[in-house]
Amino acid sequence: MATVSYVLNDKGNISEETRKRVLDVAERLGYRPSGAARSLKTRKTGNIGVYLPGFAGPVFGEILQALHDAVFPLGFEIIACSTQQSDRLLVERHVDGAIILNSFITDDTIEQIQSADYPVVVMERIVKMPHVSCVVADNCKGSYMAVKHLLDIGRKNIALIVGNPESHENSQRLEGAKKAFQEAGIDISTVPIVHGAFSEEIGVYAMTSILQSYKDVDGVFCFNDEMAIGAIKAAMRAGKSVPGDIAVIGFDDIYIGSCINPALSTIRVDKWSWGHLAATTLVDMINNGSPGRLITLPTKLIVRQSTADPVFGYSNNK
Amino acid sequence: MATVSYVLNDKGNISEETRKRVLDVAERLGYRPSGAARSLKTRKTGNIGVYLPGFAGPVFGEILQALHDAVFPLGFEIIACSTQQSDRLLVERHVDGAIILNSFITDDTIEQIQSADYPVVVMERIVKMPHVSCVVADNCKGSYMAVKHLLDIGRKNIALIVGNPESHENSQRLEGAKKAFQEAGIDISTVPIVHGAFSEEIGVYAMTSILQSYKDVDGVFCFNDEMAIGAIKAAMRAGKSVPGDIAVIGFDDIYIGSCINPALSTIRVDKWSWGHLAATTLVDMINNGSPGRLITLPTKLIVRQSTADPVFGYSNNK
DNA sequence: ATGAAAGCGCTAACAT
DNA sequence: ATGTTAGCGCTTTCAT
Repeated sequence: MATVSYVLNDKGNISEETRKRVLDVAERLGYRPSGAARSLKTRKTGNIGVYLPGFAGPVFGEILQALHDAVFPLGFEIIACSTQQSDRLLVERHVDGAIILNSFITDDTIEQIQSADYPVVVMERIVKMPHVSCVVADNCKGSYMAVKHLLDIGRKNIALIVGNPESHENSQRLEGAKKAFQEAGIDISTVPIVHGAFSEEIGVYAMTSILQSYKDVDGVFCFNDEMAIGAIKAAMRAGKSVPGDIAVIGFDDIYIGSCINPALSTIRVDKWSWGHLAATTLVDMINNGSPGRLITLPTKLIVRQSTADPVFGYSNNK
Repeated sequence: MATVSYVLNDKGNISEETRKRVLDVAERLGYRPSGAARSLKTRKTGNIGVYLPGFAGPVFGEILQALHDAVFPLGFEIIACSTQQSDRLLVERHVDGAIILNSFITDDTIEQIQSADYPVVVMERIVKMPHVSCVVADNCKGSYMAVKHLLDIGRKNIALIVGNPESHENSQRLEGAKKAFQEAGIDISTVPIVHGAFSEEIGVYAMTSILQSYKDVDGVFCFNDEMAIGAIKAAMRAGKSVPGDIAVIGFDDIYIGSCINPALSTIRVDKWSWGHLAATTLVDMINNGSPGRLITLPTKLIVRQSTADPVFGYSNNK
């Protein structure tokens, strides 16, 4: 028994002869070690769980890939789970640590599960608990830059299309936008704010309603790229030129935004860095018992055609 | 001990009083059941593993979502893993069954692991083993339709940009294309075939080389959409109009293909159906011990602007 | 260099 | 209705 275990794990002193014999028999019997039994005994799995609200969408794949690439050389594997209607997987702890990117998981649940040997990294909000680290984009600053950019290119009547109100990202982005308006001496109560949700469809609806209710709007900041893409489609269908009549800027920098026409200006959150930071932070907590900390990821303004200054920059082929 | 187990699993006869007491104490102690111990004992996990070559890319997210949605109402959860450099997760069997969408996993490995209580569904090739089902798109027929479509709109000099040669999908698509040329009385040896790999970048290179070496090519069939998008970009950068000078068609029907300009014609593989078929097949094997079977998923021609007949259809805004 | 034995946290058959 | 117990497949300490 023990000998077999040693052989299979390259441990202890085993004569070459028995080594061979064990390996042979294992092969012949088609032996496969049981992960469950091993991790029950060792209290380690070598796995890191990532808990998402779903798998679809333009962002998660990229982040998962970044997490995987960061974690694999460190001896861990990524296990991705969709956790909306059940958090069984998160609670049952088939992994050594958790990465959460999912507003469906409550602060309460996180508080319950986080512990010295089940450290957690949260990527989409800020929670303060001893064994939880937060690795979040600087949504406030990013949002500030987006509004400032619209003002800089001379837009006077800017509208906001905001996302799901209960999300932390949304409120941070709102705060940043407000700050930019304030600094420019614009009364926030005069800014049209259309409440939406983070999807392309909603972007279409929101822009349509803006075109109807606020005829003089010449710039729109959408709180994510998917809404922005919907907004551009709606504007063009309504016969407006982008950015000629209306400049549009998004947030996140999803790949598809660079492919559409006009290409979408946006606030970039670098998914590679985001994933790497989250991953290395978690592995550090797992391996060294490091306490939770807060890390903010910088954002960057990416100017493309959808906000190109009509005088100096590209113009839309309307 | 047993009583606690009964309470937590809603089993056996437990007095309301002890039920409460147990739940209370569990709460107070922050008790979380160990998935490892439970599945070691029950030999069930309630989880299904999906093994991908990576998380990035426009296709996997959609398929994972379809798998999840199909499987969740049946009492299972999806666990997604990237399995290129290690198949530890697949072998250690933290799940009740496996879904494989990954050419990095060899037939040998599949043969080793598949068994009555570790059934497998393969989605990207065909293997014949007792406990393995295959749910594959009809790549051959789809490919046939793509070439036939280019011929139908009057293209005389068609080139092929093919993908990774070792993949089963690629060889099936090649076969279908050859059949279409044959039927049209075109000698296959006269058809330019550019060998590539399934990525946008490669599509750019491949189209560039076609434009240099085969000046009279007026139609290109790319073996997936990502290459097709790259090909369109390359053609337009070279001053060609699509579809005016060169019609381009892809394969898979990824979302972004419908957003670009010109919108990409393609062969649709419905990810929802694909995922649902794979998922329900696997659950049937898990629950009922059903033997492996072969299921083929139909494909469908989607005509958009990139192959629109210049006479009757849309024309590109060149 | 190898074998014996305990125990990880749970479930389920059995006894009470 | 509740408690006792064996054992799932492994690792690791200890004895040989």
